[in-house]
Amino acid sequence: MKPPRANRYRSAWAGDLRAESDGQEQRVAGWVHRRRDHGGLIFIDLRDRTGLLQVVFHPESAPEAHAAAHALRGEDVISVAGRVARREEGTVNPNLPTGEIELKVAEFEQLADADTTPFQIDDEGTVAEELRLRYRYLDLRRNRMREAIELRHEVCNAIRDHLRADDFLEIETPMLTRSTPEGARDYLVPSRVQRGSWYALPQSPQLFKQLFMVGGLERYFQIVRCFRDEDQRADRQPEFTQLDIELSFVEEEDVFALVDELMRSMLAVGGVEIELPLPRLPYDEAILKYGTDRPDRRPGMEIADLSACFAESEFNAFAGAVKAGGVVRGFRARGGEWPRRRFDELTEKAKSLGAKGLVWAVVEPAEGGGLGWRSPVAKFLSAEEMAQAARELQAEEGDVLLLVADDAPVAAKVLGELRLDVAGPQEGHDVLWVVDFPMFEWSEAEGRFDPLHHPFTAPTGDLDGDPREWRSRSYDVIMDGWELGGGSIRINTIDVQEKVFDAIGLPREEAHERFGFLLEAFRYGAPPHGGIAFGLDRIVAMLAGRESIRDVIAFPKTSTAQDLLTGAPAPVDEEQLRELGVKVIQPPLPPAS
RNA sequence: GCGGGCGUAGCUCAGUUGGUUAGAGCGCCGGCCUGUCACGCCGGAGGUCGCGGGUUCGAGUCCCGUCGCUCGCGCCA
Repeated sequence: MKPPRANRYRSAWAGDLRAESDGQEQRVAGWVHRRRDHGGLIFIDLRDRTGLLQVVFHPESAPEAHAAAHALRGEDVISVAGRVARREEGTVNPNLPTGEIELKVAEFEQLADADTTPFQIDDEGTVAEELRLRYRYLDLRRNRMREAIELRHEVCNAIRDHLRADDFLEIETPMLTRSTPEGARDYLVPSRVQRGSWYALPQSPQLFKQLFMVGGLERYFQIVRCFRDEDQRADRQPEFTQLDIELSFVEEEDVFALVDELMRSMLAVGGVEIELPLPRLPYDEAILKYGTDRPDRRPGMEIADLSACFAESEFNAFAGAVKAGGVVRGFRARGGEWPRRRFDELTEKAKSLGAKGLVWAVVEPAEGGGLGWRSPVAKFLSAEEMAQAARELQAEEGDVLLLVADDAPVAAKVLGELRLDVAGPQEGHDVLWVVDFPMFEWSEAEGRFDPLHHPFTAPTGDLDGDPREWRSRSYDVIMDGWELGGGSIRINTIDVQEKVFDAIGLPREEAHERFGFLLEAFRYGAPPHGGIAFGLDRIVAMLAGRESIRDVIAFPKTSTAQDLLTGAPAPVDEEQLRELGVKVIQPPLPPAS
């Protein structure tokens, strides 16, 4: 780091001092990381943001400082001045960047006293996340958290540098807004002056960025907080950060070209190099081969459709599924030790995911030559069926086959999950586009067609024909099985927008009530436009190698959306509620023990 | 809303078939120690076994409920 402005507290960063400073008088400040009190000599590892520096208290040369240093304890805040000196031979610490030198203390000042911390400030072992969140300011002192926060900062810098060089404007959008139709539950804020009316915190700046395009700003981006009131996951928080981008007069290829380069810039911050252009995988192929629209291609083991092999089979679980309009699909895993218990576990998992069952087989030489199966269902299958399936899956002797017969969506989901389970942890990275999404998907729960992306996504296909045949001009960026970003070319005319509202069954009146301002804007000349939004937390977590985005957010919430540090959410004064005209009907539960 | 895992000292954990006074390492406190660097040595304090109920002669251990954290399903178009 650049040297600090010298003041009464410090003249140098502790962790940045090196052998070149030998002989200099310097002052450093920070926390007592560790103390080694020899009765005579006292060694303190002093920690600031830049790292550790050993400071030495000699009883003879600085008796007052030495006496005071006896009382120092971990995490006390101190400032010390003295001469930087090369360490004598044999006392160099090769594990520390500052290990060739030390500071011989002449002056000492204790700036603050610290209680014993609830957990130790080091990188040894694990600490319960509950404690880390309750005392996040202590967690932030640890290298692991500081590194994540620094990386996040660097990723944001790379984004701003890249997009600024590409003539994008960073523009802010409102936080108190009208509910935008992201489909998730909104966080609501009651209005005091418009009693009975509510703001919503934005789920994304979607409509505002489209209005920027109507407003002629052409190229916009924003690193922006978004809010969704849904249940949490390792990669989902109630408030999270998006990198939001929108451009005018563009088609898909323009967005791909921009984002390919941007991805390269962002990932380079984490030392990940990618080849461009990023590969593009059609949605249908992703679902077939990987069972998901956010595939991780690293393990290989692609899923293949075997319906044709088994359509006429004697084995009813297979043939019946095909006759009922379903499919038989499967994939091949490399052989190795597969205890019976493993197959039972996978079968359990398949069932819990909605499959009727799981067929497994170990490929082995057949009696009459070729490949056969060792499998509980082998007796129901012909040699030809087994051999053909093995060929389709490109199986070799000793390989394991896992097959599911079911409706296509169930088979895809189950096999997609099993594939990842069997694959285990992977090396390297896989970044790609998934493209050519259908416009709608059948919702079993709702009993209707739901848009796969938001309703401002431009459709393609015969817009006067069956909406189920429409495709959408949308695209997702996937990395290692995580959805990092998604976007689309948008609708920019009223007639198309209304056709889409019709198709999703949104009544015209309601559409105008909620989005009339957008449709109105379209009346005044909306350019063709499109864009994308990235989950910044996910990108940083990926680059930092963290399992959860909580580890790259300074003050995250728990899986029940609580902030353990501040205690939010919390009840408010009756007076505040009265002013807002809000009444709490359901009282809070009794306090937890 | 549903399912899995975890909950014992400040922290990380062990705790046998239900059986004596619940242990270890680290940390903390006190003492000693002039080249350590995860300093060392000696001594010490520290427990609502998450909470509530039940079974039992006896519960950290078994049962029921509940709370918290977490992973996943639903949800997040």
